[in-house]
Order: sequence, then structure tokens, then C-alpha cells
Amino acid sequence: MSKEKKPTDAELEVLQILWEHGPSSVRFVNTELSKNREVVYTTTLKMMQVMAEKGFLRRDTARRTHLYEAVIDEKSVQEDIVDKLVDTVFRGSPLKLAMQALGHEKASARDLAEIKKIIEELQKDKP
Amino acid sequence: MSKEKKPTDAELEVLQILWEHGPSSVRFVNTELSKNREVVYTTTLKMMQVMAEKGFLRRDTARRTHLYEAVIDEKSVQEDIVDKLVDTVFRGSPLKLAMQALGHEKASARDLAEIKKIIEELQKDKP
DNA sequence: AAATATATACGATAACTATCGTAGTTTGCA
DNA sequence: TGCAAACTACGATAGTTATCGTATATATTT
Repeated sequence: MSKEKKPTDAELEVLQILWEHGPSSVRFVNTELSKNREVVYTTTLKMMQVMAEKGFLRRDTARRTHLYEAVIDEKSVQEDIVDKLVDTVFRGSPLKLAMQALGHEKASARDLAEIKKIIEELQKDKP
Repeated sequence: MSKEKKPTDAELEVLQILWEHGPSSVRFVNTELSKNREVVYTTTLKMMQVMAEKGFLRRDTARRTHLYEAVIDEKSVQEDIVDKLVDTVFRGSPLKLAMQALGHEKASARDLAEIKKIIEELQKDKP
């Protein structure tokens, strides 16, 4: 039961960068964000400060350039969001969500083969 | 390319009820919502009025008790949300999302069997 | 007809988000 | 040394969301 509030969309963008690259400076995160859309440096700074207050990030202030690190786990965030999504958009049906995901344009033949294997594994547990 | 803004979480709750039951009165929707959490009637009313302004709902004012109907399609909303979710939370991997969904507690053996069939169908198209 | 119940309309508001400018501090280099 | 660059701190703000109270109109019941 994670009691924490869920990150906003903009916060998720930051989290994704930190999950991928590990502890990073504001400058780095801002540069990454700017690849997708224009963001002023202090906007990113403020956001990350707020996220630290919320407990989403931890920061290391040992040096002048602070380093921020995600303290919420990528997988648990994914779980929270999927659970909520199943309830609020897919009428409680994880199947429908999975189907929609696999129908996604980016789902490759390799993906399909892989998930088939996973399903077969799951079927062993749920006879 | 749906240009429309996406519904908020609270709006999705309303939409789900309308998708399931078809055109409904505010009273009905409020009663349904109240099964999950306490909501004052005028809160629901106001929300549905706003949703109508946004173009999410159409309303029939022919009678004293207005009837509201969803004008955005359930499937396209699901698509939009899944697409965005894949990008912002699953690093562009629909596979990861599908796996997470199937690992969901509510995924039944029947679900698994069914999606396996669907995957086999998809595999015919993506050799 | 009067009282009661049920509707809509609408304004106010607290909380939150995302955004950015300004100020002040530290570092590094010409 | 002194100036420019890079950094943090912080306040202000416009927009949005969800919430609810009050006012008012229309049915329904007694």
C-alpha cells in the first residue's frame, strides 16, 4: 500500500530521466527535458525542489551542483498507475488494457513472442 | 489525432458510468458515484455541466431532468491514455505495460487464455 | 393551496500545477 | 583581482480542478 500521492505528468517526465540515468543534476535533467519541449532552467529546478519536498526525490547537497535521485521505485509507480487505470478506464479488466497495449503501434513481433512466453508461465501458476 | 484535452480522473469516473449505462440524469450518476465515495449532488452536477462545456458530454434539456450522454468514445479515450502511458511511464515499451497488466491481481486464468489467442492472431499479421 | 421534494444555475474557493523572473551566491578563468 | 558563467533560493502568478453553498424554479404530495 503506497500511501504517497502519485506524481503528476510533468513529474513523471523527470522521474523517467532519473530512473534511466541515476542521480543527476538539474542542468542534466533540464537538458534532457528540452529535447522534447522547451523548458526554462528554473522551471525544472523548481519542480525538482518541489518533488524533493514531496519525498519523490532525495538530494545530495554536498557539492554546489546538487544531485537528485529518485526515491520512489519505478516498478511500484507503474503498478499504482496500472491498477488505477484498470479501475477507472478499463472497467476493471486488465485484459482489455493488455490488449490495448499490444495493439499499440510500437508492439513488435518480438514483444508478442515474449509476452506469449510470459503468459504460459503465468498459466502454470493459475491453473 | 484527437486534439481534445484529456478528461481528468474525476471526469473519467463520470464517463465510465455514462459509457456503461447510456444517457443518464445527474441524479443517477451521482448515486453511482456515491457507491464508491461521498459526493454532494451539486458537485456532480457542476462537473457534468463543465464536461458538457468542454464537449465531453451532450445534454438533452427537453425535460426538467436533463439527460447527459458521452460524446467521446470509450475506445479512443483508452487509446489516448495507453499511448501516453507507454511513453511516460513504460519508457516506450507496450510490452512492459501489458506484462504489468497481466500480472495484475485481477487477471484471471480465463483472461490469460484469451489474450494468448489474441496474441496468436496478431502474430499472423506481424510475421 | 401550501408545504415539501427535486431540479438547475451560478458564484466562490482552497488546493494544486506548471511556469518564470529576480535576487543572491559560488566558481572559474582572463 | 575582478568579471562572467552557472547555480540555488524564492516569490508571484495564471490556469485548472474538485468541491460545495445559496438562490431559484418546477414538480409533487398532503
